[in-house]
Amino acid sequence: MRLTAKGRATRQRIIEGAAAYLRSDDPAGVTLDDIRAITGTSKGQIFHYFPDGKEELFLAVARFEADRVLDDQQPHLGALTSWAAWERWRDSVIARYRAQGRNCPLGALMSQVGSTPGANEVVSTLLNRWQFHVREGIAEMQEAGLVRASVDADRVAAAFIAGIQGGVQVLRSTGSIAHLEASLDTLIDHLRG
Amino acid sequence: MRLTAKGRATRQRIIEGAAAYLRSDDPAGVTLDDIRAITGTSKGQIFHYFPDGKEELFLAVARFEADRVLDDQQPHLGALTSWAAWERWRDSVIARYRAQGRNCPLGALMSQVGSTPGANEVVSTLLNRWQFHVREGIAEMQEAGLVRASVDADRVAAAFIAGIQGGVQVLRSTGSIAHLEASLDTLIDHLRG
DNA sequence: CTTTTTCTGGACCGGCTGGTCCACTGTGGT
DNA sequence: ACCACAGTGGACCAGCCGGTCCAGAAAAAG
Repeated sequence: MRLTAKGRATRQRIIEGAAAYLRSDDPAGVTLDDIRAITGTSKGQIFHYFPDGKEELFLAVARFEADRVLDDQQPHLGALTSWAAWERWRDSVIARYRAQGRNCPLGALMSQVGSTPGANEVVSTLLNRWQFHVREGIAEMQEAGLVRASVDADRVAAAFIAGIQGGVQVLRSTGSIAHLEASLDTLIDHLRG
Repeated sequence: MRLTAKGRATRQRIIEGAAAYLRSDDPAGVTLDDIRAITGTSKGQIFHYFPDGKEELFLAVARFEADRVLDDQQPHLGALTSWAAWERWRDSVIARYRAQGRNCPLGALMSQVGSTPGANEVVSTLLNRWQFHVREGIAEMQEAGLVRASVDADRVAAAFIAGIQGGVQVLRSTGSIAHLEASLDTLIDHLRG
């Protein structure tokens, strides 16, 4: 599919409009017609830019949102080289999800598109990159002698990822951010030894 | 609504049949007609026993499954009074979710019924009871002098809940149970100090 | 045995939603 | 000027799915 500048702009408008919609409103039943209305486009355009329809569009939105998740944690996530940096990262994660509240765009997408290979791939990629940064941070702290060498960096990084995911899920269900905080704080405590 | 013995049996058959279906098959798009077919009932019966339709039925199934989640961890979860007991509990959780694999009945229900008050209440109740047992376990370990008193039992219990939830979610997305294991092991390590 | 209530089966409906189709318009290249 | 193709709009369709309704069987009540 060849795209002109105008075409690329429209395609992007659809993705970002859909993402904005998911971030603001109840995402339980997102329909193509909702997105069409919000982005000021037509059915023809949606299927022109996303020939495979709903799934292709939603996966594009999911990838867009997945990038945002990591971007929102930068520059902290990329430089976990001191306890202060870890605290700043912690705060940025809490702040991000507190602002997001109960609406989780990625979660909404995933429950819509189900567990297709494409969806799993988006989530896996995000979690892998996320965990990679945390693991790097732990390893650097160990090299600097700030974290004991007996800590299994990969395992604890996995625990961070799981704790964050679970904390966000609890936030979505109960509206309380306490679990996310507890998870991050406990694991950082664990690193401090 | 008055129920005879036969009626109660049918109602239960619907709930348990639906639960079994969610446990085995891809639960992305569960429809009332699926449940009707599997349980060998008719539309009339479903709406007879669950007048509010889909949501009422699905919440009943969710409550049923939520009870199972805790039951499957007993008797270990109720008596976390030694390190051996904690390990047994850990193993039972891992075993349960390894057996369950990618199909998470409760998760499927929740993504179907959305974030209605009823659904949130079911999840909140489950998580609260779960966390209560873990907190009690930590407190007992502290009283026995096996865990240092400086540990905030409630906070670490919350971290356990978040870690488990996140681990299960990663399992659903990637099929790997590593995150669940990492989370439990890291937090138990943390308790060991 | 009659009456009343519960239980069961399934035909039917209305609306929603993803997806198709086609006509029309813009636009860039030659 | 022309042409080919990208972009746009929206009417239309088919299937699905939650939900309604009613008629008849079974069983409790009297």
